[in-house]
Amino acid sequence: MTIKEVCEKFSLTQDTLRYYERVGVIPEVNRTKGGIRDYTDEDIAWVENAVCMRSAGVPVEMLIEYVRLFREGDETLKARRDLLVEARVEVQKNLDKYLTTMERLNYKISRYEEALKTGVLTWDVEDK
Amino acid sequence: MTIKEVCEKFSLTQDTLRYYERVGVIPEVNRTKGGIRDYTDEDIAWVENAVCMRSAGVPVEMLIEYVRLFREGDETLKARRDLLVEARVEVQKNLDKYLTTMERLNYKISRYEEALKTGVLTWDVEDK
DNA sequence: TATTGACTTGGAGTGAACTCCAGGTAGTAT
DNA sequence: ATACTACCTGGAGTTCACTCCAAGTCAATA
Repeated sequence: MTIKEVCEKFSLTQDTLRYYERVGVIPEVNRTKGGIRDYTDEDIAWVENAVCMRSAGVPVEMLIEYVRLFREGDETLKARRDLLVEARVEVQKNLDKYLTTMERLNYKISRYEEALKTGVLTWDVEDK
Repeated sequence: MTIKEVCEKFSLTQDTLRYYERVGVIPEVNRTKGGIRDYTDEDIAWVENAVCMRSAGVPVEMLIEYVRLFREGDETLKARRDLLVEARVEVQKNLDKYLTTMERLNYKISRYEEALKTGVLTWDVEDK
């Protein structure tokens, strides 16, 4: 699979894909004899993983560390598990914040809907 | 309330609070005769709102726009509602991504726990 | 009143994560 | 063989959201 196809598949730019490889967010991608990237299923699995993790705010640095450990083999199993658990803690924290914010937004919006119907906007002090 | 107290209350730095005010993420804060910030309950409500929204990734630019509209008065009710709805769409999108990532992390971690017990790590192609 | 420590401003600097660019090569169609 | 397009690299530039700094002011204490 060419870089063009992969970046379309995941809605990334080619620059981002090359950047991920360059810094080690994904391992080095398979190439043709000419040196052109030819993504294997495994390469694509790494990209998919990176995209998923990044979309939840897992830092690039953490993904690099995971790939680094992965390449060291089985003796890093525990270290990788610990890294994933650490990532999960962070993602869960953010998830909680997003839920809180959704509640606030829902409340605010309901107040605005009310105001747009009645012409009266009633606020508690804390609703800005 | 002094800037020190407010930034402790919300775990922000003084620089961040001043920055928020400067760029308009919150309206101008009440001051003493000497020019020192003295946050009223209303100022604090704005800070709380900003912190909540920012923690869910709502862009600074959007908060600035909201404050700008707010100060224009009742004729911007609809515009503010629309802005909040727009923010909610984005937050919900991210929320979904975070949930997806949590599932992936849970799955990966369970695989690692398994591997650490049995000594065997079994991957599908897509689990990296 | 002098010192001390917290506060003020405008503006420059930083870190993370891309994003863009110039100059060059690969591969395909004519 | 030539043109043309897609891809390559190293490195510089950009954006966002802070974060830091220098030089000055305020306010409480000795």
